[in-house]
Amino acid sequence: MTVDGEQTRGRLLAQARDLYLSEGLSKVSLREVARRCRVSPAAVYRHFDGRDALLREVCAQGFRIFSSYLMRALAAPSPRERMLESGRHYLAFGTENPRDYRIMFMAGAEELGSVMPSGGPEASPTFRFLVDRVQECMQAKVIKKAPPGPVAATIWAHVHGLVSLRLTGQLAAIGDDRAFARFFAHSNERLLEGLAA
Amino acid sequence: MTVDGEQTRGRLLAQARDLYLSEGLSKVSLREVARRCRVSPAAVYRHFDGRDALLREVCAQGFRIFSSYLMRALAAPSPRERMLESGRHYLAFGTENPRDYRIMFMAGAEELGSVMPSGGPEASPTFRFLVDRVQECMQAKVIKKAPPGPVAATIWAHVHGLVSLRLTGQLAAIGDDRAFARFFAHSNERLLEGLAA
DNA sequence: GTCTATAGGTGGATAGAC
DNA sequence: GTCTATCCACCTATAGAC
Repeated sequence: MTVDGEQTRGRLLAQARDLYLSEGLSKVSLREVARRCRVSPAAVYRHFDGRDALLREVCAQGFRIFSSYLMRALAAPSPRERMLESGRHYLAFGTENPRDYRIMFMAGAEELGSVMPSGGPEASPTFRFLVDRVQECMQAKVIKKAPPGPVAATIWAHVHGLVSLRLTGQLAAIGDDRAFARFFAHSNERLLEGLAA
Repeated sequence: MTVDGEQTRGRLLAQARDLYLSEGLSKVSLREVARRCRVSPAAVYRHFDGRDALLREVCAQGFRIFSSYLMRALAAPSPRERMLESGRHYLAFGTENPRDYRIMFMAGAEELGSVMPSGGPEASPTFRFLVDRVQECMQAKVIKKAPPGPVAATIWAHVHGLVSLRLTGQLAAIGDDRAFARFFAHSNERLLEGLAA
């Protein structure tokens, strides 16, 4: 691989990602990406195995970004704060990267075709991360002791429900993003207190 | 319109709905629907204004079905039971009509293009229905008095989160549909009790 | 590594005969 | 109301020259 080759590959990836972010995954075609990079459609095959391979790399970036959001929550000083911070950053990821959020958490097997890197059952890193936060909170007696899996599922469903209904526009009545973030935080704290009793 | 014309229209609609249920909205093409009805692609235009108009009618059925599920909950005798029954039927709709659920609650503006019948902000019948249940529960002192809108949003987010994560396969670890329904009911009751305190 | 040329597929929509 | 014939757009992918 020459230096030029790597650069073209990077440009293809960047343009594909741009196109995906602005128009959606279905609009990302080899031809359009090639057009934007001013190369022929055939040239793309020198760098990727085909359209699906290109899309896989485009989506993989989303997973890395998500991971970086969640990790920030670990800086908080207490289990309870780490849990609430996780929610805050989860929401931030969703509102700042709606396209990625959709692909990762709102898309089904069919739309994804061959894009998803996911493994078998309970390979979900999100769920495992959350189970850790729940166990931490139980040890610190922030929430009542119980099987951590179902409790984590309840918490995840709550935050995912808020984020996804927001992204589809169905909670527009709550107001702008700032107002929604306040409501989101309040709703989370209320749920956490409910789990303590 | 002759009787034969109506019959063909009905067959087109039925085949389009079948195709949609088995393969997804994106696979519903005029040509394929025509093929299945053994008419020419051009014939479809005698009955519908084009592909989008056909899809709109296909999706409209989903909304009617959803409405029928929710209405069943009103037969329950108390506000608390009506609320919990609403959740049960909401889950039932989602698991029994996953395609429709996706279109109605998990799809964004782009995928839908021109399919959605939705109006402006807070035209959501689901939300209004739920606000009614919440107000009822507050009057009966089943949950603490508070602005009903945000409380309804919290409850909706919770049930939608559970249903949608289930549909995307991300809560597969909980078990089969029966096990999930039990967990769902338990999670709802816990949330409701949290809102009482 | 990039190109041109091409094969072969999907689809929506329309004109005009019957 | 239905047909055939057509036009146009879009796409993935490959072969072979340079």
